[in-house]
Amino acid sequence: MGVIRKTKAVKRLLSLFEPGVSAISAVDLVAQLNEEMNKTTVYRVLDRLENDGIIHSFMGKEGIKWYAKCTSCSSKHHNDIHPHFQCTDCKKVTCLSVEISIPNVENHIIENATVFLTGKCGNCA
Amino acid sequence: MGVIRKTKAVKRLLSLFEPGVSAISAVDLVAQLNEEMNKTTVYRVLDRLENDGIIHSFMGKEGIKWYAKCTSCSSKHHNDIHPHFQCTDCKKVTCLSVEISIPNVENHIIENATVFLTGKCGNCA
DNA sequence: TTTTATTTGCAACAAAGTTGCGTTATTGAT
DNA sequence: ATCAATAACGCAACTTTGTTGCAAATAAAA
Repeated sequence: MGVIRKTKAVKRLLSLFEPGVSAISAVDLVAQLNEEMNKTTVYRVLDRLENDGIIHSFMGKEGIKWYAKCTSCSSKHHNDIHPHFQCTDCKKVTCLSVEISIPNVENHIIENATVFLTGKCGNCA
Repeated sequence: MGVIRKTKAVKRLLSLFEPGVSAISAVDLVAQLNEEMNKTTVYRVLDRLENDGIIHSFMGKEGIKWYAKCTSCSSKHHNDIHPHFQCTDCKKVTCLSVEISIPNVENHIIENATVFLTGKCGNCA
């Protein structure tokens, strides 16, 4: 952790995660940075940032990958088990800072949980 | 609901969901039925079965679609909000018959929840 | 049986993401 | 500061998952 090189591409990518709490899809990032860098670079930088615990990823409903900034993850542990929410109107995706209780299931060792919620956000409701 | 035509393809697809409680990925189904029917047909039959509430689908970690048999869904309502579980060893995916409590989030109307758990199943633990 | 509506196969396409490889930066040791 | 070693980047080609258009085959309705 902390071993990642802060290249121009890395800084640029990180700058896009600053303004809000919204998650951004990989597709979106590639499109947004289309004129600045190659899509391969975008995907590789995202990989590195995730491995280093700076951002985390999850799958959206339509099978595309979303990224958001981590609040308390290291390269060893992504302990950011919070739900993600997508508004069915404006399509915006956010991390919810809510505790979720992982059920105890007999005969299973649960190591990770992904919770994806959909509905209407404050703006669209 | 119940308006679906039980064609040969439909019957064949459904037969694959019979034996157990496991979910099957679309990719798997296409591969398994490769010699019997076209992949387009597989995808279209799955769509119809899902619209008719006979099976339900969800996205796996790697962005591929999984299907499983519904227990109590109609074409109007997929009220099968149960978690899905994937074993990180044997890769098998199952529906868990466990109630999950969807958290109440301020300023959000939550309409749907997808919970995907990973870990070790009974056989692999 | 004839007509009409659905389903299927095929080929081509599309979107998301990955890989190989040669080139360009960066780092770190001298 | 220089130079070798390492890591990052760009490009093109590829892979995987899934979709679309259209003509042929099936099944249902009249």
